[in-house]
Amino acid sequence: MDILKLENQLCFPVYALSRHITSLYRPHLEKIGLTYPQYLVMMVLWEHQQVTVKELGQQLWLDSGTLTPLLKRMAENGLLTRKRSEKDERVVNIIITEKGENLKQEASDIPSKLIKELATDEEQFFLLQKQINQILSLKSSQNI
Amino acid sequence: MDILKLENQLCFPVYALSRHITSLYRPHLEKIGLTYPQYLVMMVLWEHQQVTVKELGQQLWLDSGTLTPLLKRMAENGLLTRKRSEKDERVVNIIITEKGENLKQEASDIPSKLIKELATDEEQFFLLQKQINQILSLKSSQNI
DNA sequence: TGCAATTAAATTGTAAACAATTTAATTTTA
DNA sequence: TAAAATTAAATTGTTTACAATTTAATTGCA
Repeated sequence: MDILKLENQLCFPVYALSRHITSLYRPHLEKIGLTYPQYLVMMVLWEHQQVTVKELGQQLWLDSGTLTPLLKRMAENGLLTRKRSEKDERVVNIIITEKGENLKQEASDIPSKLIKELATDEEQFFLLQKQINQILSLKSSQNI
Repeated sequence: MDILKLENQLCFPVYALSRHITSLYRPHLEKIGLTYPQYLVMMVLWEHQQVTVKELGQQLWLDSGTLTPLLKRMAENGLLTRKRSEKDERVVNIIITEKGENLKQEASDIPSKLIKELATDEEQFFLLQKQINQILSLKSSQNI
């Protein structure tokens, strides 16, 4: 078995599936004016209302180089405000706006649609999700 | 259960794992002057020596908007040549160079390193790979 | 206290991704 | 066969990613 052969690789399928999932999200998210990474930011904000850029980066595994311009675009679109902390001027707080809050209702039907589109067998997906989470937790425990 | 909550999502873990895998490849690929998408192109070329841009796109699920500039960079680095087909002037053939061929030896130890770095339990990964491939094949059969 | 080390964001520069459009060649079909 | 439709790449423009560096603020400790 030639381990270099594409189909034997373990990593290409993950990469391909990730892009495929993003492409399934795109038409739904387009309707509410979001990209997939922006949608991830909104999910954090729908849960917490206010987070720092650093906290956001930890949740999404993204650094300020990615987040700063992304959050600026979202602020321009009125979904959040960026405000430097008064306690610690290094920190920037990201606060959800009314408009951002209201978007949650519009997004509420997306996850179920996605699961349906990705496959007919939901069972398979929850198994896949569980496995990937195991791998990711294994990874994050290495970082401690 | 709030289906919108990040950790309940099925898609974020795939997205996060994909970027994590790419970051594991990066230091190894850097040594031989490749990015991850470029490495995927090389894997196709190591198997076939010559392919069209279209065939490459079908294998990697990428369009000419991504591939054209990527292949130009690889041609500049001397890994391949781009040559318009004489039979059909619309088609561009991508041909591996001597330098590109030689890179295969240097890349040969990467896959085994990756598997080791990603987890200690290889079994888990082959299971994951199998599942993702099932999902992807399901998807491609919908396209026919 | 005051300077070195650390930390949080921002900036800079490069390389994907991908939608939408354009260009040019080839096929189809009326 | 000539116009219409299709096809393959390339182009244009926007948005991620991310390494490396910079800036500014805070902490730690000599």
